[in-house]
Amino acid sequence: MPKVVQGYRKQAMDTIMESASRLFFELGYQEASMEDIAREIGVTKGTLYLYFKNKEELLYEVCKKNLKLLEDSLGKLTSADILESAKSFFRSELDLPDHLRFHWIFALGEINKNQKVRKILMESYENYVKIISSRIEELKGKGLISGEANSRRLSLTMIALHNGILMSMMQGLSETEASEMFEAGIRSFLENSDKFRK
Amino acid sequence: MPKVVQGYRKQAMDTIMESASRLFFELGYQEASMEDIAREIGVTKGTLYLYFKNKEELLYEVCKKNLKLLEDSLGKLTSADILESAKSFFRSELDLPDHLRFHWIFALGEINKNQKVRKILMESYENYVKIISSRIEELKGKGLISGEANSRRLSLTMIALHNGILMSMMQGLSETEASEMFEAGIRSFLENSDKFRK
Amino acid sequence: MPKVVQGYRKQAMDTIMESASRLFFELGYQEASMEDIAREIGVTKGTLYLYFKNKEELLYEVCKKNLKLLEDSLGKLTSADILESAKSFFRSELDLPDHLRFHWIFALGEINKNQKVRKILMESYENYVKIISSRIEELKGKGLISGEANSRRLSLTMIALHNGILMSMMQGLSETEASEMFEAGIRSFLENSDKFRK
Amino acid sequence: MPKVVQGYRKQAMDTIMESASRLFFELGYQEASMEDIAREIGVTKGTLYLYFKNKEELLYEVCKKNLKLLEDSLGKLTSADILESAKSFFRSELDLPDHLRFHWIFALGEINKNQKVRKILMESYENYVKIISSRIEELKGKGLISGEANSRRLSLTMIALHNGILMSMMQGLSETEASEMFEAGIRSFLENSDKFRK
DNA sequence: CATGAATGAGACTTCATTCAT
DNA sequence: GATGAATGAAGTCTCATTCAT
Repeated sequence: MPKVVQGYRKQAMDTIMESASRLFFELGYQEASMEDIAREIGVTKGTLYLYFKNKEELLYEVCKKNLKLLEDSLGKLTSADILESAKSFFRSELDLPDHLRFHWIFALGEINKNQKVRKILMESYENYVKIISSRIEELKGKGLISGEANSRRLSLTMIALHNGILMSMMQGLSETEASEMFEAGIRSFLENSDKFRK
Repeated sequence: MPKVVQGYRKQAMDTIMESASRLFFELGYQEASMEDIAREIGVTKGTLYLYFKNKEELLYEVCKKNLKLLEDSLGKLTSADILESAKSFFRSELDLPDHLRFHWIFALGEINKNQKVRKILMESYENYVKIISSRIEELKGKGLISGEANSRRLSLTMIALHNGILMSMMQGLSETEASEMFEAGIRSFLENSDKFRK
Repeated sequence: MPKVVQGYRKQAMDTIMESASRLFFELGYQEASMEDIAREIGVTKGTLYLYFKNKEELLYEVCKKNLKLLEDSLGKLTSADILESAKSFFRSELDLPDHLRFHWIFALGEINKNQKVRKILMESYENYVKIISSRIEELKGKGLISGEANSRRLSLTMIALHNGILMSMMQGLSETEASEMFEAGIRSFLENSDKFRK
Repeated sequence: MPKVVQGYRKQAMDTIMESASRLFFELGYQEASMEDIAREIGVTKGTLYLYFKNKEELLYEVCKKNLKLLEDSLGKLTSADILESAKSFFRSELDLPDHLRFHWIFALGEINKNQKVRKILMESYENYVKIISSRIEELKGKGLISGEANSRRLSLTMIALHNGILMSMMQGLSETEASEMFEAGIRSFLENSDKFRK
């Protein structure tokens, strides 16, 4: 790694987190050793400790980064046509490498074991719900969705469907089938939005 | 533990698996040590090896048992009133301890790391789909569901919603809210069943 | 195993020692577990402790028995024709199973670790030397061997050759080649017996 | 231990192998624990694994090194006066510490249990035979040994005698008596070399 | 900055031995 | 006499972490 590059430290941390994220997902947090991660980047274990206090912090930063990525992605949703918007969101997810696409599910496996991860995952979740809810509120404002619908409830359910389909993909469900299921599901929710009240 | 009891060995294995299942879920497979498991039961590490060849086999047997439990539970579904049936299934899940209720999600976290677990999870998944599909087929026969619906596709989506809601519960979603979301979701799928074709 | 047989205990011990001897040789003393030995005979570990205080005593008894066997075999040597006698002794060794034929070499590997085994091996060795020496003395008396020969020295050297050839056999030397080497060696010793003085 | 020394790694491995060799011989391979070996050198267990993949590889490398040492030693034999040469070889062996002098016998105890050790021991053995045979062939060329002698057969027998005497030394035979026996034995073989044909 | 050497705690696993039945 | 259950000590090995260079 070069030395005098401005922002070099940031770059180094990103490189490390990228490797770590993949290996954590592929091997599991415990099973992926600091050595594994270092080897992938071409440095020695000791180096990792120049950038992250310990393995747990590395995990935390990886989760934070990946959850933020998802949030940014959601932030780009428009309310113009929510179905189209959802479909395009899902399509963009399909382009992600596995460790990013399935990061939420991975993180969920860690929340029982790690308070900090639990906290950040909960906060992110809350943010996702808010973002989607506000889009739905806009639709209600435009009269495109039944006023009876509880936007939070609807968001929660959409997210649940989304996550459940991701789980199925981890078990081998094809991308096309997944897309179609997601579309059909979301559409059915929208057309029955009045069922989702509190 | 008593000694020459008939079926004693089976009982001992069950006791171990029960503890293991819980600790695997709570701490993670790697993080839960054989010592932890043994201590919970009140025996020493060595004893576990009288009943299971090694830790991996213990994991496998736990998965097998828990996935079978879910399958049995699904097997009791009737097609008389599928919505009611689904609700009652979900209610019964709420009575389960966390490690059983969320076992599928736990198992999913292990499939990248363990071929045998992957295999049995896939097979179970396939069985779940078949069971639900056949109930839906019966409904189609009775004309209660649109003939256009692809029963497999519909099952997959219901399962996805179910799993997604479980994920949300792991993050703190309340039981009542979860139940209502599940009911609303399933109902919307059924009323829009024609959207689920292949 | 039957219960009321007279001398039953002795028989049982022999059965155990036979298995133990073989497994000790094939797997090594440490590597052969009490379980292995028990399984071979078709009993459980616990049973072995009815007949031998512990594993170390079992080893000791096995050594004692096998070394005694060798001594008995040597005792049958006649001085009529010492070369023929030696050849026939060697031939009879070839009929033994490996764990008996090579027992001395095996035992030697244990003497660093076990005082009791060391002691009995040394005593046996001394006996072997005495037996052979006395045969040689008889020959000297008959004038068939140079009076200058030191019978003890000659015995020691013959034994060394014998053991060295056994070592070679453990490494794959064929039985016929071994026999021929043994014969040629002994003959050359006898014809140069005057070289072996003290 | 110093750090960035050139060839430091090689030195460290040698230190470890030296300790391991001695303890393997004194206590037996199984009975000598990695902890024992580490303690002797003044490091911790973990350190050993920086240099050797596992205990079995450590054993293998020790055997390889020691057998090579013997081969080098044999390589220095000259044919000028084979008896003198043999005596000087034996004398040099007497200076070795036990674990090196008796290494062959130790290794033999492991061949039943370890394929890799078996292989390298067999190969070394073959090399020893070749080296000695070629010296004998030179003697035959010079007419110092009967042309009828089979040089391989003669070598095998000399080696056997040598090893047998070493075995006796392990049981307490004195160095001087051993030397004299070796000399007398070899001399008798040479003077009766025509007895060793194939 | 980076490394390579070392550590030490802790994990899994084996096995001789004991003992109630 | 025999067993099956249990123990606990000990052994191999891994790995996060530290630190001198």
